[in-house]
Amino acid sequence: MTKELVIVESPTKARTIGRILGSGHTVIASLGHVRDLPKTRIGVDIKNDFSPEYVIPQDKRALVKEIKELAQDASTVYLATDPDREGEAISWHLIEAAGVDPKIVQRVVFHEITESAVKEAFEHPRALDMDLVDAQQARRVLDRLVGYELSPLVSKKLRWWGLSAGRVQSAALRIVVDREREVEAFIPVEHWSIGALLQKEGATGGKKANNSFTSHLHSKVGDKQALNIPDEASAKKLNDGLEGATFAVEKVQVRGVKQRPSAPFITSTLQQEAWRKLRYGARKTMSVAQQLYEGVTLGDQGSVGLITYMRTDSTNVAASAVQEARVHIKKAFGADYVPAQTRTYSRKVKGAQEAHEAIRPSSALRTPDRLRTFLNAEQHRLYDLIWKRFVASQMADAQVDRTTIDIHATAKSKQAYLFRATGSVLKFPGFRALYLEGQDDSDEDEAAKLLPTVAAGDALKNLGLESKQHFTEPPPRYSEASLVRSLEDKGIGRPSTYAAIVSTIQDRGYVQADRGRLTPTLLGKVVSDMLSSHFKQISDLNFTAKLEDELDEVAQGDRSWREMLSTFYGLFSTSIQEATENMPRQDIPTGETCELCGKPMNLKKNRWGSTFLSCSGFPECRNAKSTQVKTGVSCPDCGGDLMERKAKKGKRRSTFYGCSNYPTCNFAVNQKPVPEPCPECSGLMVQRGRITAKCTKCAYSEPLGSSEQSQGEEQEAEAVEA
DNA sequence: CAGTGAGCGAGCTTCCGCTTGACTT
Repeated sequence: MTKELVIVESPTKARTIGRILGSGHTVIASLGHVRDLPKTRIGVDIKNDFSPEYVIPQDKRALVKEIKELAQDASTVYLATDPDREGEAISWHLIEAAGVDPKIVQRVVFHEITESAVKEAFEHPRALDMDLVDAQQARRVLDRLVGYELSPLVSKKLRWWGLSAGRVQSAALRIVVDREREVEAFIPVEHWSIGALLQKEGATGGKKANNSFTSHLHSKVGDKQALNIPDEASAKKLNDGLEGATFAVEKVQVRGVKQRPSAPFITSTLQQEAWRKLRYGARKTMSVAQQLYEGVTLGDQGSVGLITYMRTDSTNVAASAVQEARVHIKKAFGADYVPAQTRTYSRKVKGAQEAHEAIRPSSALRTPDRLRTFLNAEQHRLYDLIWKRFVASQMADAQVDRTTIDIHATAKSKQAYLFRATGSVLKFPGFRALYLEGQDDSDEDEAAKLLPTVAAGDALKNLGLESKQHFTEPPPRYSEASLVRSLEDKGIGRPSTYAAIVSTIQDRGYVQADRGRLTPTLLGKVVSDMLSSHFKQISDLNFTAKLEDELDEVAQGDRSWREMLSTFYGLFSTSIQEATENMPRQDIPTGETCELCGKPMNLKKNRWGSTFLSCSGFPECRNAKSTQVKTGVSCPDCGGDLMERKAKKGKRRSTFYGCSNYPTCNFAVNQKPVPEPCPECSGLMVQRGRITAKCTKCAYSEPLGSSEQSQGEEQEAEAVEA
């Protein structure tokens, strides 16, 4: 009997679909695209109406052959690739590459892999949507033209081989460079605050008692504007004037506030939260999530996929999963924690294609606790995060009472001041009993504090005034995760590429991560500026959003993809030509001067791929120095500077720290040295792991200095365990 | 696991987006 052939993209999906459809169907995975433009040449015949040249990559030949053979024996070939632009194109490439008879082809689409959704989809197949395929071809060809024409130009002008540029990576780079410029231009502004520790008159207990509370000077009574205290002198003047002032409660305002849970994870929010709570980079998060998706052997049940697909931009969730969550919530927390209505989340991400569900546990009933023995530590932590986020997303609102106490302080001079205290009380935890989203920026959260009960007219006792100095802070540098969020906001990149984008700009040497904070390198700044000044069209951060609108027109059948490309390329090729002729060749200045001839030193790359400083007077002056990064720590043997260095040998060129006086002194250590010497033997201390420092001479070790850690702006909100 | 590095100076990568294993030093 002839079988029906079903083609999906992922092997895990193939397994599940196979189970749902039963025998009579052969389900096979395409493993993504099976055809693409050739890697080694541009592969687009520009003069011939942008005709693409498609090839089947070596590692896909066998698969295509297998599909071809299966299709020859099949009565029907169902193309069940993902329901988006790329999925439609994968299907089309498949039948083209495998030479499948179009008469037996059917296209089916489903947005969730549940029995009902899949069966429903197979009852309503349709034909391939060539308009959608054409939109993908336009996207693919445009990216190829931009990437393969821009990259060599940048490389040539900077005399630096192997540089790259592209619609997406160059936008990501620009975002990082723009932020750095903001940080560089930022001038901190000083301001002061004055706090008063207060207590109800007649109450017992001193400063430490929990019936005391802190309030802050807000304004002069009668003034609408908050008081600005620019410097120490004015703070002291106010402080002195308030000595001996009388305090009384003017007004107490209590406002009931509802808090709603966050939407279940999509790729970008999972990457953000895994960074905030687990300090996993984008790559690591995706690879652990992939393991959970592909399945883990659970004792008796064999291999089970624990989460839904992890590359998604949709917060939609299958109705059956919501019901399961509600069952679990009722059992674990009680009926109060189950909202009357199921929650739906419809936050649309710009350019979202919504081909999959949100990232959720495949069953809410598989609690993290029950899986503990089957998962390794990383898998368990990430599963725990995904599970809690999803279950919480179906729980009741939290209810919080926000209290504001306005206090009048009357100074001896008779001047009246307004002090204000804020606090909040959790009346009903709701979803907060299980999960609370982490935060990027730590604005001092006064609102979390508990306030004692006071009423208007109550006289207050002043337990002490305190003035404090503050400075405004520059915007924080991006982490991989916050960069991904920014890209997503602008519709740049896709869930499957976020992790790769943040890797690419680092691999190219455009951006460096310092304790997770992305900082552009000299090279990165020069490349980015070069693109901004000569390729306005491409370097506009709205370019992708505009492109998506045009691709939509193609997908709707309102515009031809070749005409769209031709319009784009007209402008683009003019810029390329203009830049090729007029853009000057450029060096990468380092700001350092040659000590031999006084000319500026430039950054260059040698044939090993590592960078060095070269005198701009070359070849007259052959001075060259290595780009060493000082650690700021002295060599324990000779007092020279310890420098960060990279080993030449081996593929993963490991980092170590060696003396600047090499080869005279060949002191070296692998761990990063810390400035403070050992308190026991005054030997050199190095970092061991992330939080401890140990001595290289004796056995002494201690927690890493607090000065190291105070830089991380990202604080975690504490998740309350159920 | 331990040792790791000092002299480099224009050639053939490079794009984005969809998916997993395939490799050994």
